[in-house]
Amino acid sequence: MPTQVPVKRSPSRLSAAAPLYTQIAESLLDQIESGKLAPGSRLAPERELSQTLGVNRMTLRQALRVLETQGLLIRRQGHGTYIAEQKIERQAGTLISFTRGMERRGHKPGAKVLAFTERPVEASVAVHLKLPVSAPVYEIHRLRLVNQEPVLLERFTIPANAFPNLACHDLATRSLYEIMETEYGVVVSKARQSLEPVVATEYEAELLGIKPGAALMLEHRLSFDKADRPVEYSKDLFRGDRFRFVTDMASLEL
Amino acid sequence: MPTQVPVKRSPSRLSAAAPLYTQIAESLLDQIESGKLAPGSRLAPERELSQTLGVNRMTLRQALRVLETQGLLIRRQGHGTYIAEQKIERQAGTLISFTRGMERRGHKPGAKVLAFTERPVEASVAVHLKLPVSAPVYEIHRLRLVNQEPVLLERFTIPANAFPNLACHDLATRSLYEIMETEYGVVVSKARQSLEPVVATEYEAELLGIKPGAALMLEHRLSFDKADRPVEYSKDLFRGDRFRFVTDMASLEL
DNA sequence: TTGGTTTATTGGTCTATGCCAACGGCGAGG
DNA sequence: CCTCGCCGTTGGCATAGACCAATAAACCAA
Repeated sequence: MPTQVPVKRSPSRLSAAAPLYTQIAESLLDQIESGKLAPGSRLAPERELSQTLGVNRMTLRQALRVLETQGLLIRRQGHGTYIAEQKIERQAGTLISFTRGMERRGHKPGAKVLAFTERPVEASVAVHLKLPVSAPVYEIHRLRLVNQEPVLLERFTIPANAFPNLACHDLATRSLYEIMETEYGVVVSKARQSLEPVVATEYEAELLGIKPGAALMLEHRLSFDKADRPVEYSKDLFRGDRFRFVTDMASLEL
Repeated sequence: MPTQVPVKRSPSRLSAAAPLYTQIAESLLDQIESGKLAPGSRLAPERELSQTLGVNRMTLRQALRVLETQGLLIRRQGHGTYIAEQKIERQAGTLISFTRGMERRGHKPGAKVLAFTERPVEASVAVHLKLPVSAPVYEIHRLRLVNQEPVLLERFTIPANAFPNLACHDLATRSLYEIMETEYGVVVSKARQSLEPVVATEYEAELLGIKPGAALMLEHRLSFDKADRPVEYSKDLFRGDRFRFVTDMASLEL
């Protein structure tokens, strides 16, 4: 198997093609997800693979490291690099939009906008978003569906000034991150989130189609763009009977 | 600020000192935790720092990358590398023993062993631990305390053959991982875990000192040693009102 | 057959170097 | 005074090459 990667090298000065190692990682990811590289199978040795790809071994290694930290590859010294066995429920530690995550797993995501309001920001949230008191923000409540079934209640708070006329865009079908990126040029590149278990209130249970008192996962998330500006603060409620949050951990305990 | 690192280089063939980049990362971690490097302050530029440390810039960068993925450093191109602001509630994505994690935060961890039994493994767990059917395993139930208050119910399953006479060691005061490492030479280096919210049963509530129906976090964990052999399967129940699971994410979304 | 030793393979670490890309500040021009 | 563009600083990417360390298979000796 050739493991070809049609690499776009930027011949100096030209357009900013994605970094080589990213392209390689992406290509390998495709081959894994499409099944061309079967779970459990071994990759060619680094030296060999780097040569067939026409890149330096160090560059290849950077690509492999990305996939390794995602739990997709397993490397063993003196042994080889293998495609990880499990199907991988997408990592909790990986920033990926709900929309894209669901699509990857073959589900059809849907959304229903429950509320879209513009109002002054509350003090507690202003701190996180680094906004002056009472700065205008959008507050969006959205119910996410998978195969017609409600599974997630999203509650975003977004600085209104950074995203003028956000209401013009179709939040019922498009991913928020996708809108931010294509319409406003804002790429979410980092986030800090926390998870905690809670029980459903009457109201939440009604919306999510479960019983009051059922277990929910509350996810707080503060997202940043490339320049480390906070762009979104949200509190999402996941149905506990529909989601598991998976993490692979390597012991980097120092 | 000198940022000195007394590096142990292995002059070829000699003892296997830890990798340089690990030593550097560890040294920086110490300086951060001790406050010598204050949050928000800027690190020396990579080129300069690598020179004062007497290592190659690439080696230094590998050390910085480790700390960056732990959320301890923030690097910005054309700008500099900074010590992260927050105190960091220890990462959910980082493998660290409960005992050590609590100690770092200045709490006094305690434990009470509720059950220690040896019995044949159930089929569902055998799959994960890669054991033959009905192989003997230890099942340990342990209640973890912080400042005298019960906060966590641990339920381990461990292959009995790999850890003979485990009962001889003091599980009430020592960390399981610490016992595995010092008594059996087994170093847990990887784990795969999942989190999901559940509600407390009567029994669990009784043990944890909360009300039935309160929110709990159920953590499934499968741990591996360096050779990728599964060494522990456990189901831990955290009190939802005492824990938050924090994750920093960099967008490695491919 | 058994048990240790050697050897080839393969990932891990480290060095040395060069250029690219993002950012901030400064100075020239309006 | 403001704005635009140049330029230096700094992290990011990629190359080339060397040696270390863990692994397993082949090998040899008792």
